[in-house]
Amino acid sequence: MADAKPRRNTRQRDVILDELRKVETHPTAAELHDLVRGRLEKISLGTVYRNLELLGEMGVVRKLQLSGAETRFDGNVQQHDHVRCLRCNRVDDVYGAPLDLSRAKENDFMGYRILGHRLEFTGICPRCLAEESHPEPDDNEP
Amino acid sequence: MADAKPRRNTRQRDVILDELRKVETHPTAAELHDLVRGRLEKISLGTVYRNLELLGEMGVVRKLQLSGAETRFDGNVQQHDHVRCLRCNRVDDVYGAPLDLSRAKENDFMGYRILGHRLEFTGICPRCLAEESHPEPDDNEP
DNA sequence: GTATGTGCAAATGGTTTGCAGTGGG
DNA sequence: CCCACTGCAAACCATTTGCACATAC
Repeated sequence: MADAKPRRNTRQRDVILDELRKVETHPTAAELHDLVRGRLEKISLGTVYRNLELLGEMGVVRKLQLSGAETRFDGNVQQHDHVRCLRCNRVDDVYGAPLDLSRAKENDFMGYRILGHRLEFTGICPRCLAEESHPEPDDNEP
Repeated sequence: MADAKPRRNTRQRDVILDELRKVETHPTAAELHDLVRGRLEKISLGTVYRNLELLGEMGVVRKLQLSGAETRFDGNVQQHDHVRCLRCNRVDDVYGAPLDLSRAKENDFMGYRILGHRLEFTGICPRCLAEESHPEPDDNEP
């Protein structure tokens, strides 16, 4: 349909994408800004947001919008889902979730034409489970 | 585990829950505030937020946090998922989505203990599909 | 040369919170 | 009575945007 807009290659855009691809932590824009500043000291947070938006449109980056206030970004655009730890908020990848989409794409739900989905599991990550089993003295959990 | 905190029955809380249960539109806090003001003119938006939070903790209301900026609220706490229309942003319920959770709950993903999930489909709703097929002259869609 | 991209700072918009007063139990 | 709850307004915080300058092409 709509043609892609003209785009210039900027150092900022390159570095943002490169740093995002280096990590597996699904960083927020602010976290990624910190990472990128290691290489481009003067880059602004606004630029990080603008480029993440562009890279998203270009299909090179995925905007996550999981639960929690801030949007997270994923440099891995392969089809996969996520698990979030309810204790420490870490987000990991999940491949091969037991979701049968064939039915969804063929038979529309509620008359909708289904185009995509977002699936997020929630639970407790292995390291938090381990901590739980040998309770440490005087921890600060309200 | 943790005991439920002492809670008072207030008119505001009653009306908020009642109005939320009356609609099937998954309203935002602001939308619900408008609805509730029909009955309690002076109620503040802050009170709506505080009560939705409380009702959520009480398990009587579900906070949705689907894609999009604002949190939506659902008075239906039965297990079900959602579809969002990418055109008009309306949100409908989906029952019996093809997600096999038995496996997820037994075998942990990535060592996680899975406790829940959030599933949102995206697509085009029937009424937007209909509009698409007979394109109206000079509509305002950027 | 020109329009896209950038840095900066101010604006936005959803949500939260501090405070003094209200009212449920 | 006491303390949870309320209205109000200010504070918060992630994200967006206006502007003047820089730079990719």
